[in-house]
Amino acid sequence: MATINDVCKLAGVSKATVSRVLNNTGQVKKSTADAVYHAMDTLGYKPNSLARALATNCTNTLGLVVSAFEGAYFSCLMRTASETSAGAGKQLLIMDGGHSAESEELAINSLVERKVDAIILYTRKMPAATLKPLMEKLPVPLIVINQMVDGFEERCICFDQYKAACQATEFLIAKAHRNIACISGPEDSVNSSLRLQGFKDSLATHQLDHCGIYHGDYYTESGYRACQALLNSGQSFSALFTANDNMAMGAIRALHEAGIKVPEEVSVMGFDNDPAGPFLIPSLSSVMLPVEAMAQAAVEQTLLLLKGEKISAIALFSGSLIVRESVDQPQKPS
Amino acid sequence: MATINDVCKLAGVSKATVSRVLNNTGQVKKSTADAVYHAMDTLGYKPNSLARALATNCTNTLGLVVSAFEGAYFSCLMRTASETSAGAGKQLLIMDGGHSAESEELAINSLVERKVDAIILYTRKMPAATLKPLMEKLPVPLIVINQMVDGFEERCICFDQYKAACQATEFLIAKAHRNIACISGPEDSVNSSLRLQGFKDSLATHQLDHCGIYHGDYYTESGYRACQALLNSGQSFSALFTANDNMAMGAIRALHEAGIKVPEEVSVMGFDNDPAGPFLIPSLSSVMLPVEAMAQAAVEQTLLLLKGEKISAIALFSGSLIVRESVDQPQKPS
DNA sequence: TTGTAGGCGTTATCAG
DNA sequence: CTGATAACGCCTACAA
Repeated sequence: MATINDVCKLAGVSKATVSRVLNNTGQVKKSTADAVYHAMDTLGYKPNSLARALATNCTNTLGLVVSAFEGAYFSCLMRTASETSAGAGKQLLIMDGGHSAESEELAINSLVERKVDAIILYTRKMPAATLKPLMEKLPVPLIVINQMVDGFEERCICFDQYKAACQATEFLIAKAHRNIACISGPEDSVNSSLRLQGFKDSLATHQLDHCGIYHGDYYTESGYRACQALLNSGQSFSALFTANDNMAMGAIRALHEAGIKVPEEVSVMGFDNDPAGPFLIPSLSSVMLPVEAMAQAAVEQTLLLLKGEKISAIALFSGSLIVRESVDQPQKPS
Repeated sequence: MATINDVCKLAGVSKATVSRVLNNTGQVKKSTADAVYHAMDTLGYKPNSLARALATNCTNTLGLVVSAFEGAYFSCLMRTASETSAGAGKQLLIMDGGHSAESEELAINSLVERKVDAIILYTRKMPAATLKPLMEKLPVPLIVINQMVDGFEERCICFDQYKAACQATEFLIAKAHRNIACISGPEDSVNSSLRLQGFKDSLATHQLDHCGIYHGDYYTESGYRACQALLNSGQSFSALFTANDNMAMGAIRALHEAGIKVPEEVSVMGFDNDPAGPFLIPSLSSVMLPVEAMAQAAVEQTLLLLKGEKISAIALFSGSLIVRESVDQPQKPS
């Protein structure tokens, strides 16, 4: 690999000059600049990013911590973040944050050691209390998706999970459902708790009680099992609210195997608006989260921060109800 | 951030010594080593990976190029590769190879500039002829998933797409289907061509002709549209072979909307064994690809290569048929 | 067993 | 406009 020194010699100038034309910094006579350019491409010279990073203390790399590589939700997050940062000349280093607050922190530290310029954390498990000191002490800026931290509002990108869950539940109630069960996410997940709370509060508003709450882990299989448990409990219900589309799919399968028709006998409401939703049979009603917009906002906010521009807090993102076949009115009023 | 110099001073030794205890290289008296360790953690010292990489010419980073962030297939690939390399102390830098040979090469070059130690390319579009010179000229080893390159067999991880497609088709034929249509992948995709060829050859072996071949892009929507086109063509068929599970889902939805029952009137065979398969209604028959094993093999082979150990070619991976509800015998023999 | 000094490839600060 | 020269933080002969 040709280095800057090789270019120097061939062009008959000093390293400083080569560096100048390389970075368009300072004045260089056109003729010498041309000589340098010429030397560069006869040698096929590419600047060594490591050396450059060492000298400038900037790697042009952003770190992203996700909770999983699985699922349309994170795929979209990763793709958008990757594209957005690539568009700004930054690489994206993606790490799995695993299933606990500890592993999320581990991923962050690993990114810090890799000298990324900033870290975007999609957190599922870190409470604001843990996050705050981290944001204060970390040698690089930390931008958080999915959790609001006092005093760092402009570094937090959040979705109004609670309101969205309310919307979905209200919709079921508006459809005249009175017996609604729920398959929620992990009990220690931030999102999941908010969605569950929205569900509960909406029911309470209408003086309704739930017909059972079961917890899954966001994977399809867990929705399937949870629904089986629900069915075995003997509780009767005409609608089911699930904390994501995958679990909804599992639940629908369990209902199908139990000979229960969706939506005729039981309506099912998903969450996340998985791209598979419209193609399922029945197609799945869900809540659309603007994942793309959020990912993009996160990266752009990060870039601004890095540029030293002053940034302001971003408004809570909100979802919208996507009505499809899986939700209908109950056949017989209960 | 504390540097090696700070550690020197606090421990009262030279940089060389600190470096030695840091890397367990050379002999160091226990007492001084202890002093160094002590200094290191009172300072919270972390070696600067950039400086180290610059000095050693080794970044402990592997590059992975995938064709998309979407879908269970690539999620699994990314996760497994990430975990396997992390287990060996290497970071994984993931890049999107996009939808053309050119963009795949772009991704590779970007990784080269990032000074990764080796690159694993999952290729969809690069023919062996393009790959070979690349493998010869690249300054870092290139390991390829999904394409065999003469003379570099030990750097290629392949799945027997052709045989798997044959198996799937044979299965449909064995189930007494005689009128089989196909929704294939992109025409310029390596995988896709092999799958399609397997399909055609299997039919030919049984003196059958296909009932239409349509091309999708591996996304659900395209399967849906392709199936609609197929239906509009007026061709009658009792079975449908699709090049992946997503498109199978789309096709099933299209059939459903046309009032055609799966599998009673039309059987559908998928490919990839997407984790959603067992939960669909009807559950989806498919071909399981050992993605995890392949990803692991790719990373391990890469690590061996990096260690300078001699490696030998890896046998073709093969799939296995997963029989579920979506395939049955045709109701009325045609 | 330990220290010195040079090098990895850039950038950046001075003079000139 | 251009050229020395000192960082950046670490590794590694070579000496001692």
